[in-house]
Amino acid sequence: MSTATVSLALRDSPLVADATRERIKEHARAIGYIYNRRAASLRTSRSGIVGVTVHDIMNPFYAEILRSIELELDRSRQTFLLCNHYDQVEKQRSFIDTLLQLGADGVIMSPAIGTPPEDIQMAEDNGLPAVLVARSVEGVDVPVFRGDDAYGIGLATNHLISLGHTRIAMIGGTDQTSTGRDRYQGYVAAMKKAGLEVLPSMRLPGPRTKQGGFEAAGAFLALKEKPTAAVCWNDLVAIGLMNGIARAGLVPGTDVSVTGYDDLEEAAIATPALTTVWNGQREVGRRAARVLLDRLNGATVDTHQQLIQPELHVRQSTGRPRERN
Amino acid sequence: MSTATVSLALRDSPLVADATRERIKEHARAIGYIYNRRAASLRTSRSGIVGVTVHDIMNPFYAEILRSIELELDRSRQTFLLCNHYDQVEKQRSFIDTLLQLGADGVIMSPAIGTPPEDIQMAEDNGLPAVLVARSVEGVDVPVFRGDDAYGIGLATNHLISLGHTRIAMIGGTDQTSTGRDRYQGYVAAMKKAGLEVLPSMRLPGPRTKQGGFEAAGAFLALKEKPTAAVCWNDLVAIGLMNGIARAGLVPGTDVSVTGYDDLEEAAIATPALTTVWNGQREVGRRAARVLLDRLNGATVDTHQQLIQPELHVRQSTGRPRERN
DNA sequence: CTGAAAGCGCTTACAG
DNA sequence: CTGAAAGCGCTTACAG
Repeated sequence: MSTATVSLALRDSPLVADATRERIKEHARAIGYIYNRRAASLRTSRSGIVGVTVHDIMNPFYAEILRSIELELDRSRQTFLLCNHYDQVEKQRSFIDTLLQLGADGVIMSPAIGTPPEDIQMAEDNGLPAVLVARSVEGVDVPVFRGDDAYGIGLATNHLISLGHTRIAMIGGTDQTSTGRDRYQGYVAAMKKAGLEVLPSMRLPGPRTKQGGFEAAGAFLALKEKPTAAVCWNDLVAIGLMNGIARAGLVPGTDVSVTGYDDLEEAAIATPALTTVWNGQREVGRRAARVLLDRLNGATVDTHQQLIQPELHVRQSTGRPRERN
Repeated sequence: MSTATVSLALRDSPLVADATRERIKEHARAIGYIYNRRAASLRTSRSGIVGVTVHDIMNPFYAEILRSIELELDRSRQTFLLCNHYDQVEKQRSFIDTLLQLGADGVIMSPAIGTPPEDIQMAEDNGLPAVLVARSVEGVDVPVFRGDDAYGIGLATNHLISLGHTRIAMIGGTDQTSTGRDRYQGYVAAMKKAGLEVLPSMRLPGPRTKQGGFEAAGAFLALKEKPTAAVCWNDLVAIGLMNGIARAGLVPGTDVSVTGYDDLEEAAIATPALTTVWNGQREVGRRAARVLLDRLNGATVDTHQQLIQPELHVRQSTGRPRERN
């Protein structure tokens, strides 16, 4: 029996007679045959591997995106390689290199801060199609899926304003990502539209983690403007800040209003339950994976940035302003 | 110039003259040469890929283990493929299959509940060495790294007993894993040793998540035995339970004592800061990766179970018992 | 419907 | 120190 026939039989080609196919399959099972994907990939130049790189998978925001990517890739029997780049362009670059060497079929990336468009273009030029999630990069023509951050943070800010807050701080995050700039601009725009003053001192940038929020509590409570509310960069910062506020003897949600961003699964069970902005992680992951798979199958896809419309979820961490002494 | 010379030059073989090597490397850079690892792997049967499979990477316990594995693998220029098995034996099996097909060098697994030893043996027999973390499987002879769960939960239980608690419930988790059985036994042993009664009603098994702990709060507070303390399966359950207790108007750490397990990064910033048991995630990940790399390099390694010694970290979530009405 | 042959891009003896 | 040749395990035209 020739290798060609065996190869065809194992892949259920109609070119092989039913009886022959069954005999071959039975024998393969019997001898414990293991299909060698490296060899197949060398021949076909399809590997069944997709790379995924994000800042840090320990951040539930990315974990939630990854989960929906995984679901979608599983469906198409693609495996994924994961890389946390920790915002190191060098680490991200070496990951892309690895993907190229392995003949990966594509890459989904939430690009590291400072990613030059050339890094993504290089992947594309070498046959590694890319799709971006959560952050965009100027100067490269690939599909991008992210939330509408300016609009979303506006929802949170307006919610606080409508409750009567006028001194609203913004806590956590950085202006070095597209997300960061958009969120800050959204906050500024909402404040200005309401005729409220935007004070640079009321912006406290910092790590986008619980720890970051927790540690910002001191500086927040010490602000001489005595803000009555905090718009936080994300849920992690908000939960950390609330913990820090509680440690200081104040009651978050009553003494100080706090909003989050992302609507992580744990936002609903925080104490108090967190008012936050749903950021469509599942949607972002699902659509990014789908578009990448479409590209792999030769479809030409829309490379415009796709903005997912965020939604405000009001819970217990926000209320009417209360003065502190 | 022959391909052999090029191949040797690119891998810095001393068989190639310096000048030749430099000329070749320069040219490779110039034409944007991409090393084809599939082809190399086909020839050498080393792929530079290691599989990692855990229950769910969204659980920070596994994320922390993964992080230290990643650190160790990076150092040896190995890439890792990740799989969440969600305790589905079938999903885990298909992952092992994929690894075999890709010619992966090894696999680090926290085995799914109900994993038959044959599944691991099959990997081993096909040249895919395995190392287990966090959970063990009877009947297969591979290295295992995990915390000493019985001892660790004993630390937490004894701590509560020494504060004067006598009615101590155990919240969350399952008895279907080695970890689960060991933890429950450790709790039972500590209670008995102190002459305290172990009531089946005081064991509330459940999901090992914040959500699980949060939802267990109602049942816990309604127990007719009126427990004054809860030994939780892990930090996630403990934090969820504390949130649930706070929602019910009680103050965790004052009205009810709560212990966690794992000492996740966020245990220290929970409100109140969580008394918990350090479970050596970093140590587990680091040592598992090291041993796997040693096996890849042909070393024969100790296949005895390696128990990491846990440590009690006392914080604010535990105190003297207080009666509720 | 089946078989013989070429080739994917490497590495490794082997000969010079 | 360098080159010619074989082979890793597949798939894909091509011939029969």
